Amino acid sequence: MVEKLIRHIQGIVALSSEEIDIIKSLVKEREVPRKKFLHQAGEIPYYSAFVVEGCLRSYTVDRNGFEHILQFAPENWWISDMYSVVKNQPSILYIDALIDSKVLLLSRSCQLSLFDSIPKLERYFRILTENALASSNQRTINYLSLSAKERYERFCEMYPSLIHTIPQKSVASYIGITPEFLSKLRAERIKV
Amino acid sequence: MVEKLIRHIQGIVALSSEEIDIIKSLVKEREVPRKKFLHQAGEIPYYSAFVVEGCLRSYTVDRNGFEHILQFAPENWWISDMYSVVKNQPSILYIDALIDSKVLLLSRSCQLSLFDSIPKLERYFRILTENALASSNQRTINYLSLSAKERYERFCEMYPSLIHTIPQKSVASYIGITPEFLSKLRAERIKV
DNA sequence: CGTATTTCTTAACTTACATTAAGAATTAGA
DNA sequence: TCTAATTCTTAATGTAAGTTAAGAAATACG
Repeated sequence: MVEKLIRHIQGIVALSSEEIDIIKSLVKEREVPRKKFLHQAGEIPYYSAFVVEGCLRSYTVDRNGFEHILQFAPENWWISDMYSVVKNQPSILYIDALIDSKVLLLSRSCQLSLFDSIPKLERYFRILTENALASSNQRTINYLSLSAKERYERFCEMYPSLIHTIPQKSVASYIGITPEFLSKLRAERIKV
Repeated sequence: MVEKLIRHIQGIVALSSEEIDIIKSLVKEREVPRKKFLHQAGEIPYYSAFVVEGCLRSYTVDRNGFEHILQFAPENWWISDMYSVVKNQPSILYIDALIDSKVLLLSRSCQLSLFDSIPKLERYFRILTENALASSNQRTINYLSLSAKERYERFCEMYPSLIHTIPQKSVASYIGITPEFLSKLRAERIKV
């Protein structure tokens, strides 16, 4: 399992075998069955999770009980509550598994000590965070400038594999519309 | 001018005087008068800018000619087009000055070489990028779960100083509504 | 395999926000 | 200081997307 993470890191920075051993010793394996939580709102999140197998998601629940999905994390993605980790505040995010999944957990304190012992890992995470920020900015721009229909089309282009993996209502929750309205958009699309 | 940047960096990581000299040698001073561009859509952006004085913003223009503001950068903030820098693609963002401003420019290639010569700077930017991602995620959640009125109230809480510095229409553009509707919300608010 | 649960669709009705337009207030800068 | 340009407000009208509800389809799982 850890090999998958090591390969992912090596795709960005080279590691010696001693460094690989250090990483292996600090990371914990964990299974997350479908619908089980890795993390719940209100807790202070200590971990980032690397998805080895399956797919997780992070989301909030608003005062009316509606879920709003912030992130999907398929294989080879990291997922965490960056806001809580950075501000050291209780989380408003839930993280759970959409399908039976396996993850590797890295606590924030281990991560910070890794940055000291293996500076290349600070580079690895710096690059990942830059990419995540670029994507997040793009999502904000889409929100500000596109209609619901256009956001759906972008989603289909960007995550073609997810379309067939996750329920429609999760797509709706990610692009910020109701499942009923998404259903309507899809019906129109087929008609034309 | 550069002293302001050095102080900002030292607020996060300690620097030796040799390191300070290296940074000083790589950074370029530049004035950006009100309404002048630092960067335009279509160009490949080579620089990140640190705002020493004034206030810049980044924004897109949609096909109907409407502006959508991605970021405000008051004093002591960095601004860049992370998407283009990371993906190395032509930008869809414009960056200009809201008021007469002074900035320090750091090219991506200088930044990357600084990461090798002064690893502490990789930490500095890793931390800034984590913070920016946390804020961006929060903004996405606000978008998904709050009404226009609530988003305006959050904006007032988060950027109290900007409210009096920038035009209303820029606030509207940032929170994703028309200036007319913001005007209406404000009128209702005063009434109650 | 069959039942319960979840998800998806359709349709009538509602609402939050956009559009258009025109005048008032503010600000820029010659 | 004066005029032009920009920004802000108000109000009538339009529409994209939400709400409610009820049945159909798909999926989970005992």
